[in-house]
Amino acid sequence: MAKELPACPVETTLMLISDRWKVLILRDLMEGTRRFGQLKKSIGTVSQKVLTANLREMEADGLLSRRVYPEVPPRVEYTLTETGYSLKPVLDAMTEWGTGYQSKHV
Amino acid sequence: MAKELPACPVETTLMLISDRWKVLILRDLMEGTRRFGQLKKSIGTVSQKVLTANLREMEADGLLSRRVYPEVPPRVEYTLTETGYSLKPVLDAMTEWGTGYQSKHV
DNA sequence: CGGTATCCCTGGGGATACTG
DNA sequence: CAGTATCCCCAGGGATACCG
Repeated sequence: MAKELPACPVETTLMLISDRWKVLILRDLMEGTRRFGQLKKSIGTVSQKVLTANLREMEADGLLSRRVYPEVPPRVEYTLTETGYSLKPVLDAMTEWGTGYQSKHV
Repeated sequence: MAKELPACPVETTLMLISDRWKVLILRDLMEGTRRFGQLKKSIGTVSQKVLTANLREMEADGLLSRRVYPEVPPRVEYTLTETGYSLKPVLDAMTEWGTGYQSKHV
């Protein structure tokens, strides 16, 4: 890691996944390996530049791995590392809470 | 709610707690009622304006309640609603994951 | 003490064009 | 297809001053 980790674990988690698209990337990759184009399409409104930037940071933080296939046209796949996948409880909790909130706020 | 909720529950949760300081506000209020000044001090670097803005949004979203005591000097206390407190599993998951990540990244 | 009211500024993010 | 490379923008956030 480049930056110092905060003492508070919540802040640590926050600093690693609080960028605009990271949680949605995690949501998608929890399902399994995805190609760049798949992620871009699934996330919706993100630009290529920013999606790439977020992915690179997550790779640097050890949350996912990037695999380039030497083909033409190129194929790049992203897969969660164990560390990344271990965020599943966080995502699950968000899913459950979000579902409940939706049901109360038609 | 003013805005439309996204179909994806994760996005719903995200849109409600992804502002810069909201998760830290939740972290503090999980411990119990807090005064404005206590929150400001505990969170650290946030400015008054932004802290107020975040708190007002969370109030509008039904995550916390604001109680003003008609005293001089004024006292304002913030308390989680049931809905807000029901985010505890999310915070707990973040705490646990952050702790683990810290231990691996000295 | 817990706010508004202003002004200012940064950088995360978007749009477009180009490339291996 | 999956990127860089540029340029641009604005909204979230900071600093300061003042108020009830």
